Amino acid sequence: MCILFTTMDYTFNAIEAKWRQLWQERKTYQVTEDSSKPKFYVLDMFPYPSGAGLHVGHPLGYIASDIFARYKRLKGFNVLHPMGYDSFGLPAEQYAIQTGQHPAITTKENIARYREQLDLMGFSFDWDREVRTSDPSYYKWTQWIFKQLFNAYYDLSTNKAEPIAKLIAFFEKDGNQSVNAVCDQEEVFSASTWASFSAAEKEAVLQQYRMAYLAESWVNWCPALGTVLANDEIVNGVSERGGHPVEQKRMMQWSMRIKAYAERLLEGLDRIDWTDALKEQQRNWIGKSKGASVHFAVKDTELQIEVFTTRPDTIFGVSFMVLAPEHPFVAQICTADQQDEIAAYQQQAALKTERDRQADVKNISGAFTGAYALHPFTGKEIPIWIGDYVLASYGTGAVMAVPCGDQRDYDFAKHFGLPIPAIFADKDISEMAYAEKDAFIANSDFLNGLDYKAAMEKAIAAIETKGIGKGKTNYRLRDAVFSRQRYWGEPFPVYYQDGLPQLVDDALLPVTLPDVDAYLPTEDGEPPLARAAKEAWSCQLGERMEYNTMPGWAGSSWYFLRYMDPHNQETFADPEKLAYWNQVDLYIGGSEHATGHLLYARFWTKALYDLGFLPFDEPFAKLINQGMILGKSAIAYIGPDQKMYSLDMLPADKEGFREVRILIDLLNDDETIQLDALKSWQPQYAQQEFVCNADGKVLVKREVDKMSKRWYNVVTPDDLCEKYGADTLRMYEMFLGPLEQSKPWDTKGITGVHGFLKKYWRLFHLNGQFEVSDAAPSPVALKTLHKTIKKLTDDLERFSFNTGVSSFMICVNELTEQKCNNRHILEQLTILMAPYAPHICEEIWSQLQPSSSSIFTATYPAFDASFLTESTFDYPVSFNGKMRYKATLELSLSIDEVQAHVLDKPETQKWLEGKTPKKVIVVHGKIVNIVL
RNA sequence: GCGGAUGUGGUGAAAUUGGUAGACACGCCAGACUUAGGAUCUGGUGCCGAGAGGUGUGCGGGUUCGAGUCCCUCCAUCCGCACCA
Repeated sequence: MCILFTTMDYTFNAIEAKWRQLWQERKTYQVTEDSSKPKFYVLDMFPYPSGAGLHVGHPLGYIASDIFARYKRLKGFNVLHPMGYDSFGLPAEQYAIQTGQHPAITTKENIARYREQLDLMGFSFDWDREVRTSDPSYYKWTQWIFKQLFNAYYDLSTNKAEPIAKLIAFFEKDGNQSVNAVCDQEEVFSASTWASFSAAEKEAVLQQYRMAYLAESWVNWCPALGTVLANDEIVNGVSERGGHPVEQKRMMQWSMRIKAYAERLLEGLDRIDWTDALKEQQRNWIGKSKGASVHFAVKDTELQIEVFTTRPDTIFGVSFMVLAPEHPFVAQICTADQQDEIAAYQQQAALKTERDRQADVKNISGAFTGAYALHPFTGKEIPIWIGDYVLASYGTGAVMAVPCGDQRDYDFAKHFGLPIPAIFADKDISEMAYAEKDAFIANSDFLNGLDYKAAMEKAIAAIETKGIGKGKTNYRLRDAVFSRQRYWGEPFPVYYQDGLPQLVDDALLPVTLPDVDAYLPTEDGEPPLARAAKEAWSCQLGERMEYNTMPGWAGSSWYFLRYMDPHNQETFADPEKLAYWNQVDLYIGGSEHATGHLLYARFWTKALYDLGFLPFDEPFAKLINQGMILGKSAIAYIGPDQKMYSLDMLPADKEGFREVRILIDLLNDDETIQLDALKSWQPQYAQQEFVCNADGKVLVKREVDKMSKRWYNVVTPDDLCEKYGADTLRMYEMFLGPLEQSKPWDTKGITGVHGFLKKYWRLFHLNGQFEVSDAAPSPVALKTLHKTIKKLTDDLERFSFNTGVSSFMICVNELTEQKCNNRHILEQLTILMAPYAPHICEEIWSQLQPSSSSIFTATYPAFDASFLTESTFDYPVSFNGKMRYKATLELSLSIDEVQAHVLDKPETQKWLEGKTPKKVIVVHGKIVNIVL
């Protein structure tokens, strides 16, 4: 067969390959600082290069940001639009554990695959600025930032991070009495005491102040992975990766004092353009609550139990106390006869993860310590219990229980038969607690008759006067544990001398990741790096190097800064370049990072700002969350007889049937299974028997899931680029719906967008070859063009990419109808469309303007409203709000004239049915409504 | 339980400040050109109804000349957090 190519054909494969190469050769997207242009920084959340490659969901945000970056470039901005890889992480390490292959090799291969796929899509990244978090030239500066944080403390009088040297100077002069800083403990010492401290004692004190510090903390320890997991890495009580059990363990860990920034992280949200939903998520995560800390004396001891309460106004309603099972006082206060019960309960609680403990609301459990606290105002004895609904890591790990005002306390009291004193006037607490704040206080001595606000104030004042506590603001946010017992992460720039942590000198950075013989922890539970031979380290100082590595979020907390100056050997980024590129103007990425990456990056930015390394304290001025693209899984049914049933052959009672997911590539267009393909897909189906429907087919059910290899519902961009071209795929992904919305992927509709591009192509090839007219454009074509310019620009400015695509379709439909091949019109349209479909537009442009090197050097079309002016308007005429007919009237008519004309129309007479209108509403240029 | 989001044709969706509901596509139906093309073009397509017309944006109320849009109650789905004191 002979295939004839003419210039008529839209040969997208050839066109796209050609321009990919030319862009690369010409470095079309390379960008440098240029003070003559306004800058614009468009950032994507860089991907973790997993072995599975990209599916169609991944590029969604990248396409949107690429369109916006190209648009801004055409608008005359100097646009920074970089890409890189978040290349440290557990999957590569898990793979290494299984296969022995070095994670660096796996990572390199995965990156190559990602790059291939990204290149296919025609993104305008400046690849000369690529960063990889696992590259020593990058993590050198991650280590350097860690050093700055280690050498900093948070000063509450200046309300910022300050060099630790300043703190030491204070200590040497006055001790810590006049220091107002965020710290763990408040042991007061004088200058002379400080001077008398040993090096170890001094360091122990400083650790309580450092922004990056070493401290014992409760962690989720996963024995199988040999590592500590963050709360959000645990799902249903087992590790997210691997599904291993997790237990609570106290360990020496590096932490980041993010709590010091709680207030500023809240305040900063008011200055950035993020969605309210996302800001709300961060606010909830930070969890600011005002209340009081109160000390309860333990009877017959010197001990004072400190609690934090948001409801000091309910202090007379306290009828018992609950400590976390891990609370340090438990062992001391527990009476002899309760010891066995308490010990048993503690053991039981230790097996549960924090999440388990919080998730299980139904089962109320606890144990009595046998000890009593004394009520600070009434002196009454209050039994002290332990219960796993109280968490050691939140607040003080102890609560004063007010069962009448808190449902959890109420349930606990009911379950164990503890008293429930009523302290709210006229509120029924026989069935449940009364947690509203609109009741008047009763049975509460000096608080009687007061409302919530007055009682709060008076209670706090009384607590402070009595010296048993003070008003306090508490945050749910916890300091972030910063070490991992893993191999594939940044080594710390830390060694130990006399058991004390010391920083590695800048000249020796980076401390590179040493090779090890295996990627598992050592037999005695040391992290994998403990396996490294001394010579394997790039430097070897003190008694030993730090064996922990940094968590995944270390590298991603500052990568947007490195893009500004990725090759700098002297500093993490040149101050002038930081000042030029400044904040990220537009950041697009998934909302799953709301309380992780996006919070940590803000934290590091603020710390670096405080220490004078950055000219801004919020990294991302505007942020958009793209929705997730979901997959449509194919579900088949296996009966008790082990046969696979067609969906329409299932009995009403599906007893004994099980669902299996089938690779969606094995489906025909009519949602039936290609039976032979299924048999050769997986061995368990090789002999599969079927119960077919009347057409002899096996129909499947489609269900929407997350797009993932494990559901066999992945669609990759590669095949679609091959079949329809990248421009089609880019436009189709945008056409799918609003960027922020989650939506299921359905490849079927892609032909509509592909057909549109062909139709656009035909505008230039009406007579079998490229041909445009240089005549003056017609008014009707100008109207179509300027309508499109207006709509497109408005749509882009509000990130409505889907309606943008349909505007192009409308425009091309109209121009086709007008048989328009006017050069001016088509040139302007091509520039408009170039951000969405860069390859085809670049190709057309090269024919329109052969001397131009790229369409992206062109100027964005200017909108001229004069082409859209109309002299008449089709007024929709409504009766009682129902549109009945349209009246074409001159726009020059006044409201009264419009009313007169409309009332005069025979259609109006028909709908009036002889009645007189009660009222006529005329909105000029909009609508006429006649009220009967 | 708390917080957030969403609910519009067979499907994805549009309607930016309260002003013609369903743009633009997919799919489907008819037809043209043709006779193997998964091509292109034309027309139709919310639902009920022969039609006139009625009806219609999760349910039920309300405000308004006018409500997908604003307010209240409820329902459903999804996401996040989760005994946060």
